Amino acid sequence: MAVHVLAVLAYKEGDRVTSAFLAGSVNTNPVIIRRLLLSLQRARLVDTCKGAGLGSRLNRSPGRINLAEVYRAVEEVEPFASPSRKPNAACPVGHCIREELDRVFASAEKAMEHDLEKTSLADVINAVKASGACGKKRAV
Amino acid sequence: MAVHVLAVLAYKEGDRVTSAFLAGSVNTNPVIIRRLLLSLQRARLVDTCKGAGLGSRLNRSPGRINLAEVYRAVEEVEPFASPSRKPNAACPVGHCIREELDRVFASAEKAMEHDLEKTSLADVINAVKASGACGKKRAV
DNA sequence: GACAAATGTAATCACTACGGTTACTTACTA
DNA sequence: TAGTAAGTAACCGTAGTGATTACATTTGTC
Repeated sequence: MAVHVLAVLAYKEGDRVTSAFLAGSVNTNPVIIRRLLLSLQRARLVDTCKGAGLGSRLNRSPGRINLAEVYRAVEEVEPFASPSRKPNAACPVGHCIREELDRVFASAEKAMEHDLEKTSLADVINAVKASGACGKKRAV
Repeated sequence: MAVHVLAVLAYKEGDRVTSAFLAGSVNTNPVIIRRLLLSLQRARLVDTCKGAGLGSRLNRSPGRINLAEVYRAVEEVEPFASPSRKPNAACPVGHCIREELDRVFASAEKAMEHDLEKTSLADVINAVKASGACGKKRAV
């Protein structure tokens, strides 16, 4: 959803866009979009202003925003879930497996982010435009 | 949790272990373990038998089981969530961004799995044993 | 064959996360 | 000053998941 919002902002090339408009494209509620924009603001990816005729726009060119940044801006929970209860400390395996798995999972997440870094917002926009142009579905 | 269970089985080196014992190490309920074991059975990672004195054991040596296999055996939902509602098809961005993101996310997940492949269950066991031996906490 | 042990499985509950919705406040432009 | 748009709080519904209980089923041992 975050990528979708940023893609629309990129598509509008610097024009300010309201949360209501973005909500229309994502097909959700403006409040959802505003909550999402707060995270993107914290990451300095977008610039948002209150007031009549205003709204949000990208803070950088789409070519200088990659999807790993978007992921880090939005995703605050770890992709690998650990059980809520602590393992049995009396078990030789249980009492120290957590820290080892944390290491392995951090590495895996980093590998994933490194792959996401290869794709910029501009790449996404280009793919979208190409897909629209090659006639899979005729854009309005 | 799946890795924890498999690590205990590896630690027991071929002996059959009951779901009750595994639940004790993970600090959860035997039923949770049994449901997890069903997934691991489907992936041919463990071999489980009903009956007095039986239980589960690894189907392969720990060195021949990597964490990517465990991940695929257990995780059936995509790590990247897509919004429940379809995007607005009338929007030039919305009507085709999904398929492009599916491509990017599939690549990122693959990169993550590729990193997980580098770690085997034997690696986890060795780290656990080393951590226990170096005296951070004295095992029982 | 009877009994005990262990898994398979269904039903239910609680907790959490997240999107959705409404309503109200705050800030900015015209 | 009026209108527009974001900020934000409160609440609801849904989905996922671990936890728990209960029961059927299978298997090994005496």
